[in-house]
Amino acid sequence: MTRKERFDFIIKYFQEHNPNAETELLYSNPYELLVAVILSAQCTDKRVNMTTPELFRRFPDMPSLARADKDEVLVYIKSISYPNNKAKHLVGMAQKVMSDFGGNIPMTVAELITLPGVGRKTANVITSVVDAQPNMAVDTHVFRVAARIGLTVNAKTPLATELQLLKFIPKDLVYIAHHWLILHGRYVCVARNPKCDICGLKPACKYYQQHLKNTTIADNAL
DNA sequence: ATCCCGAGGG
DNA sequence: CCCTCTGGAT
Repeated sequence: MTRKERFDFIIKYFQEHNPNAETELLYSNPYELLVAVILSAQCTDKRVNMTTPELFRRFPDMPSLARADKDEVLVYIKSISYPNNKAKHLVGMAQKVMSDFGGNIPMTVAELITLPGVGRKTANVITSVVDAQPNMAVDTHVFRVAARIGLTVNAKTPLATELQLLKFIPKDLVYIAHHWLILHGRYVCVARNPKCDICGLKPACKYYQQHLKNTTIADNAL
């Protein structure tokens, strides 16, 4: 099966089984989304969602976050990965949005990545979700799942994965395909012991074809 | 011990 | 390219 055939199968499967895939991060406006995505680096969305409601109550918009003391921000995000870095990044990000962009979140990848704490992955998420730009954010799930299924070949970096995926995902499906791969990686194609037994992508999966097709359930359980 | 919607710095 | 940051869940 070629990559194109794999993706056609996968699109059809997800369109039937998860036609409304979207982020699980809690947010109600672009400001909150940007903060939540910055916080989500190397941390589960579930954990981020435990802290953001109170954080957003205390710092409800970009100006209030720009004025914040990073040590106070730290108190709210203490249970998240890399809290010191992220507290510094959040305040620095807000200050730069205020000073360099008039308080408006810039909506190009090139501008977004100039903000503290915002790299290519976060910039792709924001431009895709907020502005419907056909940008593919590659996180740990997208990277792993794409490689495992066979949507990418020899992609050693997130950027390589991004470019390979964009070659055959139709522009109008980039947004939802990103979320399909994330959610599949989170709940089925997990990093350790992927749940191939409940996975509907088996017919199109390179990993399954190569590693599990000819082994028994009992073998897999060992 | 490994993983979670990475980013910054050397 | 490498390293560091750094808490909670499995």
